[in-house]
Amino acid sequence: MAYSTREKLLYAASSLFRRQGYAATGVAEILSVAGVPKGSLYHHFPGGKPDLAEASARWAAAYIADLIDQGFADAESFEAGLEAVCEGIAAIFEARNAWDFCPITATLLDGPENDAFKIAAQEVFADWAGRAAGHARRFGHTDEEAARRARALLMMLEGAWILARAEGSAAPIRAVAGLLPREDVRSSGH
Amino acid sequence: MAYSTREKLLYAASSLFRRQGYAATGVAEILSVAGVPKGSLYHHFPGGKPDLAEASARWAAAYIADLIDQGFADAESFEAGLEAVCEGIAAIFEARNAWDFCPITATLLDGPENDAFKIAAQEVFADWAGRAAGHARRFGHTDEEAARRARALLMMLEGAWILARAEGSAAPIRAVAGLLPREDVRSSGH
Amino acid sequence: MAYSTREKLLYAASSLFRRQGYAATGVAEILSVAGVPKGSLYHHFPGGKPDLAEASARWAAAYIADLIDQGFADAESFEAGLEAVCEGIAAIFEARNAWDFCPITATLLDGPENDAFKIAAQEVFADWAGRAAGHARRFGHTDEEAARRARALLMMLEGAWILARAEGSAAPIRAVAGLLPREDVRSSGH
Amino acid sequence: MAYSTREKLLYAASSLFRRQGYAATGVAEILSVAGVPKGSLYHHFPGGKPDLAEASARWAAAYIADLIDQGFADAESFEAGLEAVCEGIAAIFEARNAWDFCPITATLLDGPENDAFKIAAQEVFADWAGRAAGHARRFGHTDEEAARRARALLMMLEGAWILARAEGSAAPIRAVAGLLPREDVRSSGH
DNA sequence: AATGAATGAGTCTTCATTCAT
DNA sequence: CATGAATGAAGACTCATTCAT
Repeated sequence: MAYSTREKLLYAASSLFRRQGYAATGVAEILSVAGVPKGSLYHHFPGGKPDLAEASARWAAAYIADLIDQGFADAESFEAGLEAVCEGIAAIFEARNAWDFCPITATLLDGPENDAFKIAAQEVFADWAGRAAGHARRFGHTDEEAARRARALLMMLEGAWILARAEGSAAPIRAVAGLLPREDVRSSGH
Repeated sequence: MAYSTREKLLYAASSLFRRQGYAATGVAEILSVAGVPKGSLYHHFPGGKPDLAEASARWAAAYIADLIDQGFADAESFEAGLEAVCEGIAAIFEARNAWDFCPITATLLDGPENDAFKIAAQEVFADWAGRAAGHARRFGHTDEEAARRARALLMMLEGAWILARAEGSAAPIRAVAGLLPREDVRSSGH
Repeated sequence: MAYSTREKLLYAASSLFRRQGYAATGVAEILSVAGVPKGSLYHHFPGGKPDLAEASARWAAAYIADLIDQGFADAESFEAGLEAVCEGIAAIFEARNAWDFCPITATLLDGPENDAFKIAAQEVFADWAGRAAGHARRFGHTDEEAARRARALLMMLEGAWILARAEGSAAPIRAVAGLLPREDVRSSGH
Repeated sequence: MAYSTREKLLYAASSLFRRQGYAATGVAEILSVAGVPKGSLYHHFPGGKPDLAEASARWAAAYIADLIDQGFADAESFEAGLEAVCEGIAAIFEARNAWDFCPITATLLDGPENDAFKIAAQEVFADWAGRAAGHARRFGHTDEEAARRARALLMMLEGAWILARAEGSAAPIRAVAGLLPREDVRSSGH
């Protein structure tokens, strides 16, 4: 299976940034892991390292977004969806032997104080929360409740990602669903 | 008021690391902010940058620990303590014009994959959670409940810190108490 | 005549190391003598100073090897060859105004206690001795005698190089042939 | 047994210089091996590193001088003395697990191009050769022969020291006596 | 579209020495 | 006599990027 130069770059950057953060990851290291020659980077990403970083973060973010949708898709309740999503993230966390940061934290927040990065980070977080809220509404929550639950999920998930890195274990991520407040859907009236 | 060379270094490092992360912060920058000549760093912190970083992280962590204790000290309930602690962290977050990381995230988790760093991070998180759990027990929670609530607080707080940085606002931190599950203390005996 | 960047580096390094030794010679000094910008060194010699040092030592060693072969090539006896070789080394010693070390001593033995350096030094010394022994056999010496005379030459030559540096004169090198034991070739058959 | 600060410094410097050379050995390293505080060095050796280096080289040179005298003292012939001296040097070479340079080569010749160093090196070499020549005369050699044999010994010994370091073995030093020319004392007439 | 040589400001750290105590 | 804090120039090396091919 042949990956394009662009994809090899994206994949290498994404995994390296997640593990070491933006600042600690050198362009040379990315190139070497990707097996791509020096000059190619600036052909595919004219903006250089920040350009590649933003692209790789959005690329990884889309992966998480799918994971959220799939987790809730087959769930019988919002709570069950929550557990499925956490399990999915815990699984990818464990798949690599490195205790990674969330790709947004590692790339966009760790990088230079850059408007493009800040905007991208906000867009991704809003996208994730928006999807979760959509699923909450689907399970009968009001708009307000849905937004609130999505916000709590995002917040606790990000915190769990930090603790998971600190503890070298996916356990904090698996614990997220159980630590979130349980708010029953008002069965009546809607 | 005369600060010692060591204190000047600790203060400058702590604030720079929190703002930019470990890797993006150069030793030269720390020295320049601290107003301390190059060679002095290695006199006081023979281990160099990592040595200074760990010391500065523990120094900042002790500050947060005090903040936790003080927040709960005057509170009339665990929930009220929760709010006070979040308000305290939100306030220091806003005091500077920079949207900082949690000092542990920025310094110990962003730094080199180092055993000393990993251990220090775990110790600090355990210390914070231990204090919160102690206060929860004081308000009548069982050991198990206390540990659970402390864990939820730590996790949500760390996530809020990430979101606060992303959004450039302390609002996520202030929202923590409200997003945490409310577990009433079982009135004595059963 | 245009020298390549790599050749300029090799030449400058070789002459500086010989004069000052490995440790006392800074990379910046080599760069400045070579007239080459800082980053180029690491492009051509990814291993940095040790990499350049080994290459420059082998480069200088090849020069000496030629000198040995040429000295013996036109000689009418092993003794005459000996004198020619010493004269050749004395001449290059005098050509520069600096009292140089043998390039192997200055670079490989003075450098960090490194396996690669140790191996390179042994290889070069073995190569030199091997050539001298080859010429000795050509002049009728048995294998054993040839090896012995080559060994004595190498040893005395290295010692002379040390004394020449100490005394600031090529005289010790010129004296080598005369101080070596004279072993006549047994006229054929016995 | 309590060594004075000065002796501790001399001993540590001597052994470190011999192993690593003058330039590669830092003052801090010497201080740490000697177990002596920072400022003490400049009390005992006001000239700093070069001052200490020269003193340590002369100190080590005196040790070798004794070794030469003792080697020849009990010998029954000049050749036997030669062997004893080489054996003595080979033994101290092997006593440490490091393949050392001759102290003069390592300290005085490897150091900065300094008049004091150059003079000291010449004095030490002259002293060693003078002692060997004295013993040669004692065994019946003429002044000229004695000087010549002493010179050959010094030269080959220095060369052997280089080869011993390169090969990581004292064998070259032990081989010296056997590789030197044998010149019989004219029994008749003088 | 792809390449690798070139660049010099930047990285962290060590250097030998001085000085006030 | 002894000490350890202070100093800034210098150490080797990496950085992200440009450019000619």
